[in-house]
Amino acid sequence: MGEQRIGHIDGIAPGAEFHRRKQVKQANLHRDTMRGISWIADVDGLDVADAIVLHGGYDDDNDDWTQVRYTGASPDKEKYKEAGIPKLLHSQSWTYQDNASLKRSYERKHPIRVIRGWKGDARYSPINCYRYDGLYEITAIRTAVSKWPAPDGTPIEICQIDLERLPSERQDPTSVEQKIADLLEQQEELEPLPQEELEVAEEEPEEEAEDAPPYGEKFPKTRTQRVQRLVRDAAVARNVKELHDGECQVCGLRLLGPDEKPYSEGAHIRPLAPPHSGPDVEPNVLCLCPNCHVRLDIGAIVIADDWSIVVRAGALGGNVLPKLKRLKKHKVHLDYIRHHRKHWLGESDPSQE
DNA sequence: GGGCCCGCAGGG
DNA sequence: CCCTGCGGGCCC
Repeated sequence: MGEQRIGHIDGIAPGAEFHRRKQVKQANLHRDTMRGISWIADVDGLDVADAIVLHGGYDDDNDDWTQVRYTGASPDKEKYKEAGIPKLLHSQSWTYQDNASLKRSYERKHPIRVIRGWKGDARYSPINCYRYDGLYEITAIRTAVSKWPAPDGTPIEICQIDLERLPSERQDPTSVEQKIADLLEQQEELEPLPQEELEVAEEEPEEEAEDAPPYGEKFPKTRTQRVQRLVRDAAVARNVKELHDGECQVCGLRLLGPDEKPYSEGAHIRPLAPPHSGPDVEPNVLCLCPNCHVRLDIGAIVIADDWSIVVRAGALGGNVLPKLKRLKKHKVHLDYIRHHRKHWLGESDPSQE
């Protein structure tokens, strides 16, 4: 189909979501529909890895968003499943094609596209789909001993790969301007966003750069960022808002516009901006009415570990539910709730007893 | 959420 | 052809 390449795929910004592996492949993000590791021939014909999928995988994996520890591949016949998670019968080898390609990407300092699937770490997984999370570089490779020995007790060596997310300024796709415009059009065709939402999406990154030049002066860069934010909001926040059908998870209000469509906002529990630097992922986003969005952002409400809503200030005349409304399909992660609570209550947290 | 069982879509 | 794999959707 399309052209396979190392690095960004033109027109696909980090945050873009795809329903199934087939669509990930069709977007040229990953060559395969089942393997974790994707590889292509480099200029000299030798294979290098260009993408990986984080989708549950092995027990030795670890995901901390910016830092990822990945386990190499093994032939099927050398593994078995226990509690749904693959366990190895034999040590892995750096000569196995998938692992060798990762090693070569490390040596050549090639970036790796990271795609997270719905079976991955609950803190970062999208809802029933796959998300392109941008470029990572391999910072280290090593042969490690797996936490899980073989059934007969012999230790198993694995190919371990450490990756680190490239800084955000290197995540901007240097794509053709026209393709960005096309993507923008596609997104708006799917569901036209209200003007307010566009403005909100643009305001957030500008908070840090107070004396930023006027919009027109840095047109290409700003334009790219704008598309990225659009794609992210279009995918992550929209998923959450749709699942809740616009109903506020804190007060239960379902605000309707004149068009009979519910209006709600995707609120980040752990803010995106530094120093918080929370991830823009579904488990970190709540569907809130504008009022409760502000209440969350200014710490007028915090949420306890049992999901009960603690009103701290300024709630006269405003009702809140006893507990945060949650859905089976939208799993909010406690890590973000705790981060928010700790930020507003400090170390001495009475609700954590 | 785990287990099962039937897969497709490469690539040798 | 045949083999393989960080699927997928169903069941409960």
